[in-house]
Amino acid sequence: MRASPDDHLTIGEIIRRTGVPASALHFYERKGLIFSERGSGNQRIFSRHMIRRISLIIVAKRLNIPLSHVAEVFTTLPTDRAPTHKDWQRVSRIWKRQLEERRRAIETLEQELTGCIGCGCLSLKACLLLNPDDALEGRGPGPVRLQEPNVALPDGPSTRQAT
Amino acid sequence: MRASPDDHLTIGEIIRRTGVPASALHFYERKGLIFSERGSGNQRIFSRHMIRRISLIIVAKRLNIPLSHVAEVFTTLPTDRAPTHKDWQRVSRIWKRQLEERRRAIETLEQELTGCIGCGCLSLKACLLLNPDDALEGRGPGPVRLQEPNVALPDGPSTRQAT
DNA sequence: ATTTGACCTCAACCACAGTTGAGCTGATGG
DNA sequence: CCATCAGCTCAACTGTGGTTGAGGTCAAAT
Repeated sequence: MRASPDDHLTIGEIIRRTGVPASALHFYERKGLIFSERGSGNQRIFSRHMIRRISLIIVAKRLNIPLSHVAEVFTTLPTDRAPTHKDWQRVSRIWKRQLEERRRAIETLEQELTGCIGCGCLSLKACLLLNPDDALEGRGPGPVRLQEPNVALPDGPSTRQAT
Repeated sequence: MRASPDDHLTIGEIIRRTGVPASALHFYERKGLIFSERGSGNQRIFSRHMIRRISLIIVAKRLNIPLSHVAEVFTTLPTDRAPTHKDWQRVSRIWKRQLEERRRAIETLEQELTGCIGCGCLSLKACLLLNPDDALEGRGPGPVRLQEPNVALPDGPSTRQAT
């Protein structure tokens, strides 16, 4: 185990401390989420405070926040030192709002679905579930074109990753 | 506009009635979610009740239900006629439960995040957000391997796992 | 001297849910 | 007679979040 000065960590040490595999760290670096200097043999040398960024990424993953958004908020973070407590509060409040939005979207869907269970019509003209934006006002009679809008609601964790 | 008997629809008619583009319909067919016979010129000919299946797919998309799961529940649906109201109720109740699960997962995250905003430690040893399964009981001191639900040794050889 | 361990790069691949385009057939209309 | 439309197939591509493997380098240990 090669010893590094306390604020210069090899990728191996980062892996041991964070549990994030090298492939993912490489990937994050390519995406600009983290960065490193290089040592004599071209090895990555990470600043100690990079661990904080990686922690943020881990949290974002748990919250199902896409890395593109993480990259966005990372542009508002200091690059030369660890994010402060204030930084963390700012970011986490943004993420909390996103969770709230997602929860509300799900609640809305739950209500619609509950209403539709009894009905069961799945009418292409009238069903709320099939016509999210109730955009069928003022379109003449006849079949209605569906799913135009670009409502993208990020979903919760459950349905994937059957490890 | 070629007229079809009332219960045999061309893909163009399906598109007009459902709004689902041909590429998606082809895709669903490849996945076994829908099926068709073929006409003289190899065109798809859909049964009228196939529209119901497509409606189900549209609903599942809104609910962020993966197609693989839709395929699963479709195996329990009749192939020779439209799903009955009872079928719809059964399926939609399953989906409702999935929404509930997702909502609860988000609520849990919201609570953890709220707790962590004030704290802001993001400690690799103690933070709830970083250690979802609070699996750090009974470990010795020192850095803790993260995001591995059941396999974790603080100082063992590096364990590799695919998520 | 050689073998191991740690690290590097780059390319290819996974699932998901399709889209896009090329190149084809077959029926219809002017 | 030819254009155009509706449809077909198949291959390649999109974006997200990485993983896997091949092949190379460097330093330490045997």
